[in-house]
Amino acid sequence: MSSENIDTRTRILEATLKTLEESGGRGVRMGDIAKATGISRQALYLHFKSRTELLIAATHYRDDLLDIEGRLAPSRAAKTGVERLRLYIEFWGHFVPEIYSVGKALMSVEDTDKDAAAAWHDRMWAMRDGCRAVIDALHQDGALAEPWTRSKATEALWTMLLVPNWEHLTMECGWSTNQYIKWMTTLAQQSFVAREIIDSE
Amino acid sequence: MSSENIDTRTRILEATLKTLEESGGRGVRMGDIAKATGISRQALYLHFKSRTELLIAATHYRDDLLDIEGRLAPSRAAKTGVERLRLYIEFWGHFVPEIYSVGKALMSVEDTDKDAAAAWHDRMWAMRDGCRAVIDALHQDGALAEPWTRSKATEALWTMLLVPNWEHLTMECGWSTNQYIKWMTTLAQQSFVAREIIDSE
DNA sequence: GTGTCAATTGACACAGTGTCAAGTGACACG
DNA sequence: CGTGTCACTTGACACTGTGTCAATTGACAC
Repeated sequence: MSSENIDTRTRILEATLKTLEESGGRGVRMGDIAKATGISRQALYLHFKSRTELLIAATHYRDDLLDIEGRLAPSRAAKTGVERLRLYIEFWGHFVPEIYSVGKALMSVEDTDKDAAAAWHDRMWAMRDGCRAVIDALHQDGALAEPWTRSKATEALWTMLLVPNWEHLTMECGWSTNQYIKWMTTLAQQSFVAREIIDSE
Repeated sequence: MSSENIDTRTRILEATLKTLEESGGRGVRMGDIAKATGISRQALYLHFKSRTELLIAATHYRDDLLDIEGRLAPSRAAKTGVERLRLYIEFWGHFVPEIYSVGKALMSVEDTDKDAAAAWHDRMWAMRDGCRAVIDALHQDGALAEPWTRSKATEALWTMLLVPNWEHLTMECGWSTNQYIKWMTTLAQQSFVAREIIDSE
């Protein structure tokens, strides 16, 4: 682990992200990444034991660059549950486009690769934690709409925010990030916030 | 195209569906299908020019067995837009589980195979037509909620009903078909039906 | 000048798809 | 009875992409 070593590793990760972004996370081979890094395909295996491990490392690398904690701060500091919901969806709406390509690459080997499935699953459960916190905040305010239990509401919000929904609305339907955020926010408020509370805002 | 020929073709399609269902649409190889049919792998290529073509044929074969038109009749016969919305989601909620495995297999080669992508895309656009008809019916009744245009509402409903949402709620969260249908219906009504109309039902 | 270490080259195993050629076995038709 | 046809079989092989291995290079360090 000399500094040379770390440097090449970083260059690989940078090249991986760049290549994935250029291709929308589709059809990127080890040879492509090697070429983009400017090293031989085999050298990739000196740093990462498999394609999946490289993809996972690239995901973590990207996370580190993105200051997730800092971006989550506003929603965590929200004074009401409704505010927290709004800010969380706003965070998510800006976050997804930045992790989409790497995520897509990971998702598309999910079926054949246990490690990739587990890594993606982890991320999705972290997102679920955010959803749970939002729902808990609503519940604390007495603002969780009627038939919902906290766990069912968490699952429902979690589902609404799934990446394929974002993918479909933006890629297939051409919605902007702001349209996405606006609709998801409205939808979530209508679903999860008691009507008295919405009316009184 | 003798009757012998058709018979084997049918046996292949049956075996394909069975195999896909058993594996949830994941990791099914040509060899597996051949074995399940009781013929050699190469014989598959006498009937279908590629794996993708077989998957597509299996999708159509399944469609023919499922009487889609008959099942859609109730929603098409609905007297009001709200009724049509409800019945369409009910149709869809029962339909998805029956096409899920084949659909999954098709979706998972979508990224690498143009034909598979096109075939899946077609199905999704057929479903979109259903969504558009629902939204049009609401609009006709003057029941489409305020900020929505017909095309944006169609896209939104279309997205809500996407297969990955069903997959996530049932497979990951353990929801039943009825829970799925109930929630989707409520969600869609809250989103797309003007509040006066909901209140007056 | 010797050792170390990252990286290179080239060969190869493996899985899965798809192709090809030669052969088999049943059935039909003259 | 013999001949042709047709579905299917067997076995070999090309191709792509991942992952492994062994031998080699070239730089820097002591």
